[in-house]
Amino acid sequence: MGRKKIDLKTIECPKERSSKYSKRKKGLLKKAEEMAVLCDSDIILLVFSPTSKPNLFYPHYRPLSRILEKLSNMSEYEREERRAYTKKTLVKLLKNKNVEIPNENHNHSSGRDEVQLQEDDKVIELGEARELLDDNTSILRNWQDPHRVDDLAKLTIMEDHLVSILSLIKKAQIEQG
Amino acid sequence: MGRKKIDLKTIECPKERSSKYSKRKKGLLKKAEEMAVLCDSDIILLVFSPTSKPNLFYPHYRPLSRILEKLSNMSEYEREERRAYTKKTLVKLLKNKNVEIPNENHNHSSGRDEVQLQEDDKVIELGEARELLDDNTSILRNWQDPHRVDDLAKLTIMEDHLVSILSLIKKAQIEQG
DNA sequence: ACAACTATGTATAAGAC
DNA sequence: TGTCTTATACATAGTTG
Repeated sequence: MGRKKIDLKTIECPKERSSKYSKRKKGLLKKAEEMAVLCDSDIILLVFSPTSKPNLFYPHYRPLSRILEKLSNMSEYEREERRAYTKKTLVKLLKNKNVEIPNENHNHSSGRDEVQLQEDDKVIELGEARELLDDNTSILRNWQDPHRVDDLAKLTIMEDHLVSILSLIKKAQIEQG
Repeated sequence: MGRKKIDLKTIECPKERSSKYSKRKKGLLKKAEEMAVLCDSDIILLVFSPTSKPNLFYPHYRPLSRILEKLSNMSEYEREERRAYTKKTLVKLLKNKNVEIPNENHNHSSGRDEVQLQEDDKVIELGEARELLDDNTSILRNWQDPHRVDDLAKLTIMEDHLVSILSLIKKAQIEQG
């Protein structure tokens, strides 16, 4: 696509190379966005050039959290484990201090989610924290919309989540070589 | 690019949509590979349609493991240290005080953040902690505006997050075949 | 580096198999 | 879905500012 056909090999001249990089990066992103719209598909595009900083692209109207949700939904076992972990974390948090967990913008009709969680002497109402702690889905949402994070409890759990994922990665990397 | 110009909106007919999806997926991958070669850049491309399995693409001669390696090797030590410090700070904050952390809106007004936390022989200033929290919550923003990244700590956390995302992707790929 | 321009190579829409 | 064809829309190489 241009005045001339070019060979498919690395452009030697660094100046020219990074110029082409910008142009093509832009083009690639456009294509990706077109495809996301036309075909109703999720796309994550990560690009690094040797000279410029990394860029992660994804369509705005398709939050990264939603894409990750899909990915993390794949293993039922993982989800169960995750849920157990977040509940445990919640219990710990509330035991140590009177941390308030606001229920965000969501209407909680008090008939629903009356489930209670008992551990030691503390009773925790799950309904309160459900939106926040139910599974990693909501945690990922918080990463995506950081402005919604308005207290320490959330941040702590997010951090824990990050840490726990990292340990999984290390394991996976060892297994995979 | 075709007989007709088409509107940039989701194709209604599911059959046609998935047909276009295949075509464009192929085209997008080709572009990505071209760019990887021409511009000597690393690219990771994750695509899924609602109907088909997720596909993770990356050039063969640039193995994902190498890209991950690049990311993890770059600042392994700083990442570990950073993570430990952040977590420790958060935990201490929760344990010792029931303090509200002002979030997002940085009002550096009066004698800001007089609260201090004692741990071992170290004094942790709340202001410092808040910076950490802000760092955490701006991860995704930073990926979109890499020029904003002005210190190693931020980059470190960004990397953690990226690596965790990639891990999920990798895992999904394996599970789905 | 980014924007604009033009000529030309490419991707792809529509259609048939 | 995959592949082929053809006509057309689009992306981009080369270049200048």
